[in-house]
Amino acid sequence: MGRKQTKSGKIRLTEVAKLAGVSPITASRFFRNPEALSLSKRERVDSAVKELGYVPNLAARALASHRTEVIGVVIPSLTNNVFADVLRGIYDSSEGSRYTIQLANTRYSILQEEKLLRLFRAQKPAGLIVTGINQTAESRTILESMNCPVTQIMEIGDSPVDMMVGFSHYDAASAAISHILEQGRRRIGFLGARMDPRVQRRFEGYRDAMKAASLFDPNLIVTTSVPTTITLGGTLFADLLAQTPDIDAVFCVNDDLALGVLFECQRRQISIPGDLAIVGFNDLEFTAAAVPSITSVRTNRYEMGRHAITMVIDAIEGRRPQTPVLDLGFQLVVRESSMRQSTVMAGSVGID
Amino acid sequence: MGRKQTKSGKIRLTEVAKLAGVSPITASRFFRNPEALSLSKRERVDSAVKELGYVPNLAARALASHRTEVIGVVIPSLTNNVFADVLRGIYDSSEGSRYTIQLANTRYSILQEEKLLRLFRAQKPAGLIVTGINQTAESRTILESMNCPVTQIMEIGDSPVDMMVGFSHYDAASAAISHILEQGRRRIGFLGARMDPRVQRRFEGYRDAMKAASLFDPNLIVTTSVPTTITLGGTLFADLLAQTPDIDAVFCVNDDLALGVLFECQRRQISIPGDLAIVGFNDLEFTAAAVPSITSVRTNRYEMGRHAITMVIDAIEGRRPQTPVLDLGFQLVVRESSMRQSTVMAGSVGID
DNA sequence: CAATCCGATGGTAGCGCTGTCAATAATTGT
DNA sequence: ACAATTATTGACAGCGCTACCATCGGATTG
Repeated sequence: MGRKQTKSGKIRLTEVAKLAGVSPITASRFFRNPEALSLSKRERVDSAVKELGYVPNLAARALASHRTEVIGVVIPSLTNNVFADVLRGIYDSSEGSRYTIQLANTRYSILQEEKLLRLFRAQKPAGLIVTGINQTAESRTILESMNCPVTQIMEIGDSPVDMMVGFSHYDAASAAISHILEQGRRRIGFLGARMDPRVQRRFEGYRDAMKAASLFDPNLIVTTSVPTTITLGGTLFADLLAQTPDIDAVFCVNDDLALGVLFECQRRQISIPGDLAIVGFNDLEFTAAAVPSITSVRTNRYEMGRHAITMVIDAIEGRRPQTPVLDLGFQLVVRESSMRQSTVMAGSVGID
Repeated sequence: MGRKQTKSGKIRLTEVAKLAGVSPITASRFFRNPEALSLSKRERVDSAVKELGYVPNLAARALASHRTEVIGVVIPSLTNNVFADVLRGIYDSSEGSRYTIQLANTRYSILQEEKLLRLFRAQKPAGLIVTGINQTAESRTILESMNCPVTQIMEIGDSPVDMMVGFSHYDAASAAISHILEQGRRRIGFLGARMDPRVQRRFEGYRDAMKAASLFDPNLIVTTSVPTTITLGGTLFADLLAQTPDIDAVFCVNDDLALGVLFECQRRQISIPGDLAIVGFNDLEFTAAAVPSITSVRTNRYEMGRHAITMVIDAIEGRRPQTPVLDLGFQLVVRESSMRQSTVMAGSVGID
């Protein structure tokens, strides 16, 4: 296969058709709609393609057909592990399909997002995956006018542009807080960084859960718009401790912050969970490995990517999902860092 | 800008040319080679483009010109932080250029890589970035026949396909071992997972450094082909400890393993660096935040991405680099986890 | 001042494929 | 058995752009 290609480098559909003894258009149909061909022609074209090592010219195809086989994916970050997992799901499930993923990074800027969507519109993608539900009005207009399937990922909400796959950050945070409250903690701090829309909603979940328990106190909250790092977790925790020394738990909007808090506690000889419960968010790998292991909220990121791309491809090909909004939920994974004080055996915490 | 576009959606170069009062080909030149136009025409076309909100049809351009503005990037993993950083560099530096990044994931399989390169060849990319120097013979042939700039990243070696940006994993590992030896350690274990070619070269650096010191001992080595996780670091370390209880240091081929070792030591009450020195690789963020902080080898991943894409774009546009191989080096970042026993003040290690 | 050159511009002819619709062959119903 | 229908197939035109070469002033030269 592919032998003759290197020889001349000029295998067009016409050549394939000639070898197969059919018209070019029939050969073309072999790729786009093979069922429309009779079995004999299909086989003839198939072997001609293989024999010549024919590779379609995508540019010509796009020009003639007025569509591309590109699916755009707009995410806010390339380095955030959360999106890496989603992307892996997207790429894994797009392989084997005819579609190509075109990645674009907004760096958490909705203006940048708008710009990228404008670029995508120019390319007439076959489908689009965008992160979140907080687009600018203009972005939304672009998305709606794009005339291709669009899936919003990472969260769910009313009024999807088209389809959605995600979960409720609000509920997830609420669940985490409920759990902490159940463990008998009362002064639950909130640590937040890079307060993007999804983190905002986690905050709201925290806030309402605390208010419902009549335990809300602004002094329990420390946030920053700075991007998350592990080190920052330690810093923010130090601030929180200075501001409100009597905290007995911390809810971190992500696991990196939580790990930073854990390390800071080790430095300060604060026993976890004896003195303080820690709960993170996302359930990254290290939460299970840490000593003590860290309670976190598992979000189904890989599956989110898989579903998102599958929904888009299905929609492109006319198979629209029954329900446009898919809630993948979350799971609270309870680990040592948030166990009830009495539950923890002496010796299971810290280096001890 | 872009007003009329939404109205009819049919702004072609011809329309722009008409409005500007020039021929279509002149308008075309405005994009590809603006210097060739007289100032007056250039301005006329420019304002016509803006007025009409003209957006070039990339498919038509590619079909007519026999080239694309796609730069392919082939990496082995999407979730590995190392590549996330490289990618960020690539994307950051490609923005603002006319080129589009096309990402492909080999999942550490050189056969998959070969397949992907074949796909890329069909697309006639403007340039290509591939990971490492261990391509199959067929892949190499494809790369060489591709007739576009190619940059190999992550490591350097003799006989680049075209250009290279990276560093010597062998030297980096050697430097790490030298450092550990200088700290007075003698029984230095080696922990390796996902033994990809670059990890292999780190192993060789370790092996030769140990042999040079007459300290090489196969019992010091534990490796697996399983992908790296933090948890795995703990497991491998447990194996190593069972196999060779008298180790006084561990060199881990990456930081995740190192963190896993650290956690495992916390569990087993092994004091770091008192009982054991730990050295990781890559200098991920958590190495500095951990307690104790973990010595690691910093690799300039973001810069690698930036340089790689810049070199490719420059080469596409005829500005070939003076030297095709760029060594970005590495820096050993010494932290608490590998300090000489006597150097460490009591109390600076572990939770204590 | 003719011969030459050069920079700026335009005309022509596709790039390789597919949409549309017509034409033909195979199948069915009554 | 013959019209009506349905599966297959093909002819034609053109998607929007650029490569290639021709053209045409005007500047340069001897």
